[in-house]
Amino acid sequence: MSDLLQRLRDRGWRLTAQRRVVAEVLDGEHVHYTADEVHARATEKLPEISRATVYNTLGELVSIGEVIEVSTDGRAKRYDPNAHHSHQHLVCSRCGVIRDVRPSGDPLALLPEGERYGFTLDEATVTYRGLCPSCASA
Amino acid sequence: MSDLLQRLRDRGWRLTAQRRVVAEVLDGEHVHYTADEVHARATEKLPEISRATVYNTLGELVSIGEVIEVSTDGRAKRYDPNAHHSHQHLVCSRCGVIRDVRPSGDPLALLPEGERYGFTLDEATVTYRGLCPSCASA
DNA sequence: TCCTACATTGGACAATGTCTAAGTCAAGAA
DNA sequence: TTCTTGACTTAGACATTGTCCAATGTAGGA
Repeated sequence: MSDLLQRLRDRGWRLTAQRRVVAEVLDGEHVHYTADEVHARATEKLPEISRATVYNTLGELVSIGEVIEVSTDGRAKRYDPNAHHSHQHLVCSRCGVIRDVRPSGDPLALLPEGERYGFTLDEATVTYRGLCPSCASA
Repeated sequence: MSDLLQRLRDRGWRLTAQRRVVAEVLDGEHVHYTADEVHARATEKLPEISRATVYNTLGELVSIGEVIEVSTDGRAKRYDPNAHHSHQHLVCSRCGVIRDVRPSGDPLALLPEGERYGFTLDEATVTYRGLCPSCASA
């Protein structure tokens, strides 16, 4: 995580207490919080942090490529700090838990030339859905 | 489209003017309107139709599998009447135009057993992103 | 230590979606 | 055809998520 803070410093970011806290909340594996969840967790460490700052900071982290925005359900966007390893998402249809997964091969390759409508392709995002072990056995 | 109306009748739906109009708006290829776009178009044919009815009808069409809900941008959900042919979506990153596309092969097959975390997989939805011909040349 | 440009704050506002109570009507019954 | 009734529609309040702004605060260089 100090890696992230160092990268932010290198970009000329001012390291405020608020930004540190948001960065700390987003540390870990398989982390996919909504903005309000980030705000709730940040508030535990820094009670006076505002919603606007959380949104601002998340937006900035996304725009510099340190965090990925994920929307798996058409509800609130989620923020995924695992931005430096290409991956896709596996979502439980019942409880909503999200796992980062790595497909074998490039999903882009599955789209035939005749199905590209003249587009210049950049990326393919895949959402796998199913039941997680807990939900499947319940 | 009378096919759809017939299927709805077979399910015991009351065929109101409002439901007919929503069904008509959703007729066609590569149609992906937001709820408010459906409402705007429906209003042209039936000025007194309410927003709540459009939301209700869209929700019902989705729940019986006649329409698919698509969220490609984390903003408003879009409604896709092409529910009887499995397909994925190709989206222009600049103008947002959406095309229905059919990948070769099953995207599910790309997820190795070791990356499934014990989930029972149901489906994979793929969003391809790039620039459409108009945006690429502008 | 002092400046100042950048960051934060609270609250208003916007976009999208959900819910409810009251009125309306499609379609089967007579 | 007319009646009846339960399903449908409506307007608007409310909820959730996200954006914007003017006033205030502060990190970090001079």
